Amino acid sequence: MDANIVKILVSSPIFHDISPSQLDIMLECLKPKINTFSKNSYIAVQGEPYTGLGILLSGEASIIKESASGSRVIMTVIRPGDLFGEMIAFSPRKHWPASVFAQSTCSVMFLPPEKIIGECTHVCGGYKQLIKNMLVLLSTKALMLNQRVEYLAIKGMREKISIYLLEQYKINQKHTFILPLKRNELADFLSVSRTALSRELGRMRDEGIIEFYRTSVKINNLAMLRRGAE
Amino acid sequence: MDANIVKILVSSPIFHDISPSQLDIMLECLKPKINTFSKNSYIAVQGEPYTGLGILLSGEASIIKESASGSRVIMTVIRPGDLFGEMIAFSPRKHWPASVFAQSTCSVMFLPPEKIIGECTHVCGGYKQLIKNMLVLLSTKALMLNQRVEYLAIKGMREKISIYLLEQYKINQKHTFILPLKRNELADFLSVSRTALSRELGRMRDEGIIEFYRTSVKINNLAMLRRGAE
DNA sequence: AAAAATCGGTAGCTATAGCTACCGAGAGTG
DNA sequence: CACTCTCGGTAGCTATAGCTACCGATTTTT
Repeated sequence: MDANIVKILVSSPIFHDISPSQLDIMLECLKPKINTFSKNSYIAVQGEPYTGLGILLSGEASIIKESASGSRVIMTVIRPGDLFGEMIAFSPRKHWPASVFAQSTCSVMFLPPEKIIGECTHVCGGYKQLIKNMLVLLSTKALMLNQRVEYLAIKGMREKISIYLLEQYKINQKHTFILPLKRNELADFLSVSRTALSRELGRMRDEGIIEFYRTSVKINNLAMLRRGAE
Repeated sequence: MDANIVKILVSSPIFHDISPSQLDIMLECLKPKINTFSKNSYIAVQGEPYTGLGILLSGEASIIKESASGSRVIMTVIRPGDLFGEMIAFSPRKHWPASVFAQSTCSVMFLPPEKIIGECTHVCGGYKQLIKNMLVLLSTKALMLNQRVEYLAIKGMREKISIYLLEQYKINQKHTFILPLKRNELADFLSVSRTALSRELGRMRDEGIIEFYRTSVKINNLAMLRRGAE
């Protein structure tokens, strides 16, 4: 196995805490397929049969949700070492719920999911770790989605902003900090329109709760911010 | 172990394809605790320490997400044999991300998660199946949450209703069917107010798209319903 | 069977947030 | 140095959906 590929794989969460030597043995068992996809081609097509747990080895790809009416929405961009299709691997569903599109030339390793819970329980030392990684990975994914639901379920704009800022304040432990998201991205994350977001931020500034310039924010009145979050 | 409990457990997805005799051996290893909860009490409280992977043995409970402002979103309703807390079991987080509420008197079995990837790999025959079941369960959970995020991200009321009804239509394969949720629950699920939901349903009826009475719905104009979903 | 609670539809009012449009400030490119 | 592009704030208009209130129909409780 190519040393470069091994390097990518050991850095991937799915092979976390598995040594390169163990990995070599495991790859013998797993018999992964490595495919190359040219720029602007589909790595996976929404609705078509599932082709296995994907690990991006090189290139850049995006996960795209295509609606019935044909509109395409980019969900995420994935980079070398990232996984895709991990949610479907062990589910009864056997078709892609979204498309994966190569933004540049990509090489991808596909693992047949049934091999992960395969025969080599007793042989491969890394087996148990792989299972554990998969469980942690799926748990983390589910929890992230759960947090997203939490934010989306919040009704008011003021409330969303307040809770978001309080969370950032908690992380930074300072009254002045830099947001990790640009306005556009923040609007997407909170699922509101950018203009309405800017407007509400402006109001909060007028009320003396916060000050801001671009992505930097200063909390002037923590009590009022807390009240805004209810 | 009570024969009735064993009956519930073998029907539970976590012990799927595990024979009662294997189950008996495994329960020796797992050392589960069984607790009883009275109607309208909390089985688990959001934010409090994690008490283990739960299996509902009897009664009916709902998993609810409570936001800071006190608004409650129903995630799912669980019945005997169903699990809860499976997301946290393998994650670093050690507190409940949501509450579990007993709608009627419930008895619940709690499994210590560390036991699942435990020591008894070589002893218990059902071990491998249990892991596989956990992976299937978590995948399914993640997919469900994903779907929920997709619903919440939808802006328009008409769009939400249309997509929901089309999904129900797809499940039932009939133009007339019974919704699995009451108005209140449906409003919660779609994260809209009940009155606005009723109003929009009324409009759709006036436009000849659907007919309905309580939880029963008849689709009169599938093409228009599809158009409403964009 | 009466009383209480739940369920669901309707209406009017209003706050909210989405949309379009515009404009200025930086950043990157030729 | 123009130029183009992205980023972000502002304003006006309007559609949308939330809220309160009410009422009749069901279901559950006593």
